[in-house]
Amino acid sequence: MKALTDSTAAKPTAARDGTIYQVAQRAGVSIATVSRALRGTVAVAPSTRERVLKAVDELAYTPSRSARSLAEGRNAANGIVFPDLSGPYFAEVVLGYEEVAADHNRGVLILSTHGREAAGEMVLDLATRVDGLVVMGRTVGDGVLRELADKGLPLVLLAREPIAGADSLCTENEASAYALTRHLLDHGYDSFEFLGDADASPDTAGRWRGFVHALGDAEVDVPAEPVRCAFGEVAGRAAADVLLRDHPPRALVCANDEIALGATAAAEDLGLRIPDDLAVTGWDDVMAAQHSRPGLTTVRQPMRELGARAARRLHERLAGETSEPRHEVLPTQLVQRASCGHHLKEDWDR
Amino acid sequence: MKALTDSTAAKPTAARDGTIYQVAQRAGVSIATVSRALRGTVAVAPSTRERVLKAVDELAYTPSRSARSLAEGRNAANGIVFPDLSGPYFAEVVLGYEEVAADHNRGVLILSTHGREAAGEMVLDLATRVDGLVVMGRTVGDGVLRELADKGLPLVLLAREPIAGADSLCTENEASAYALTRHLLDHGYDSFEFLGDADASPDTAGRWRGFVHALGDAEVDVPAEPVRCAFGEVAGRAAADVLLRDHPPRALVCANDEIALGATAAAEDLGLRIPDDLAVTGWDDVMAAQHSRPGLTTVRQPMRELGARAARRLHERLAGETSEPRHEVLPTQLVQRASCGHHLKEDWDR
DNA sequence: TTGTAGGCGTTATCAC
DNA sequence: GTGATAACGCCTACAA
Repeated sequence: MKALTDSTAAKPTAARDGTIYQVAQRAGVSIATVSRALRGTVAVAPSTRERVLKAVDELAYTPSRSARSLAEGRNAANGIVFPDLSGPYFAEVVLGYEEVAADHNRGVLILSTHGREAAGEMVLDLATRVDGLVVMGRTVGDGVLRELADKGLPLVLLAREPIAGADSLCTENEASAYALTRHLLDHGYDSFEFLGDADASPDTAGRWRGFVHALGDAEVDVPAEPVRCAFGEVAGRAAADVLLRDHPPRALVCANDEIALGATAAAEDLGLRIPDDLAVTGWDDVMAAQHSRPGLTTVRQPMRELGARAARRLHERLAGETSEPRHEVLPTQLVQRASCGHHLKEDWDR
Repeated sequence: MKALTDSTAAKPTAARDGTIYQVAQRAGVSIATVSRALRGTVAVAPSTRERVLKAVDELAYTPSRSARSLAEGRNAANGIVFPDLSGPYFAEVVLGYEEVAADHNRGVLILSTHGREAAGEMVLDLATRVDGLVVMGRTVGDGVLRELADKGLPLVLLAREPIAGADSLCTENEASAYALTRHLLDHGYDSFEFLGDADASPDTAGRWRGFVHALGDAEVDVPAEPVRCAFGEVAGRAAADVLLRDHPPRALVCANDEIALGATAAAEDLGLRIPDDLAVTGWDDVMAAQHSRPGLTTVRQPMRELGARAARRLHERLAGETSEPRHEVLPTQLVQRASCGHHLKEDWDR
């Protein structure tokens, strides 16, 4: 019978689960109409739209993301790459980023490299799933970034040296280090050390430069090198322990709060009082900086805003903005507490 | 001329940028061979593979993710939904999750709901981009979760009540609260309050239950209600301020460390000494808990492991495991510091 | 081992 | 306003 033949072989495009074809069939329209009714891109007769929406509802239809991406040629998603999420620093950045991206209806893919060998390939893979990418710090080599930039992928670099063809954002490092060191000088200290690895992080490198610069301007002895130290409390404590036994300075500028807190512990172990015997400072203003005794003098950075701004910049690029790459530096704030020396109103921050 | 006609119209499938067709043409093979050579799914003659890889390299070809997803019917990505990332809690969970997922070559999409109205729809949207989903706490209504579970999307619930058809993971709440409260009782305290909103978080609800249970067992007066208080230092401080002015207990059990730290500040404002006048405890063992003075007694949870385990469970499901949903409870650890009262070796944790 | 061809589920361009 | 139908780029039987 003809009908049988038809129903068996006629529909070459009949699809399986909840596809646009099923909706079309149920609503008695073509798939084109379903598509139009759903995205409201072109006028559809109200009665038709009604039927379509009803069918959509009854079938609990959800368009296929990959099919749509393929047809549209875009992923409707952004990515963000960071080394780690353990400190509060990156979490805040990611959060600010996610919030803005989500407001623009874009998915957010994260990739934490934590020093993996394959970081480069992972980033390359990530790049295939997104329309734009934010890359933090020294997570991947410049080669990978250049490759992506050359492919035309919108790129925003965070807290790292700019590369050609990509926007970049960072916070004041050299300036904040200068101000912080200047503050310590004003306290009257005359012997300094810097704890952190300037080779491992562009941020740290900038802080070291500002530190050196300030001491130089004040004609105070400048250490030849920063005391190498990974980020983290344990590393800070260990490095400080060696340093403080050997030739303790009067003031210790640490590349971030965790190092500083570790150094504080090491100092206490050695019976040194802070700030009387040793001044200690950090960066980031983590929660513990406020709660430790004495309170840790540090530099607050607008981390959330950093992430949010990166998302906005990316969105502009994705929206077609084609201006020259911009390189923005966000202001920071010196947070004075007691660890850098006695102030008139001690520990005023709390 | 025939050749002309051919070159003009013959290739109906010629594509534009860096597609598999270009690679095939350059290597002098069919697209099927390119596909096979690239994914190593079927044997390809070494010489052929060579040519293909050369072409791939020269063209800097990268397969289209959406095309692949469409053809394969999967996204090669997982999602994770959490309320916020501001505390260290969620960051750790996400980190643990990402690490394992990345090891399995899967992308990770994040979604932070921070109480947005549209959370449900956002999660539904996220669900279209992933093959499996982890959902934390009370970020979306059960309706949405049920809908996803019914669609067959592998789901792992974290720190929340289970629903039918989904795996779930959480840490000991009731048990840790019981142990913590028991510890306070052993210190000799006899008047207690609980700070936190049991309605807002399943974790908090469990902690409240354990708290009540322990007091009941000890035949000590049980507060009728927890003192409502949002998560966060500011909220904790404000709530504690009211409570402590009104009718201060001897021991204050807070639903997390941030609340506890806020309460500590409020106590100090009122001239109360900790632990002499008031004992305070929290949950999470954030960095500041260790650095505050006195050190904060708290409960440490394996947050990273929670995320990692969720990723593994999801991976098992995606790999086809079809056993009954499992509900796992991860052990916690009581961290005694000085805020709960004087111990023999004070502040031994540091 | 390799090529042919038919999906995968949308979007968008044409005609009608 | 609506319906065919050609992309979109890849995967994978099925043949050869």
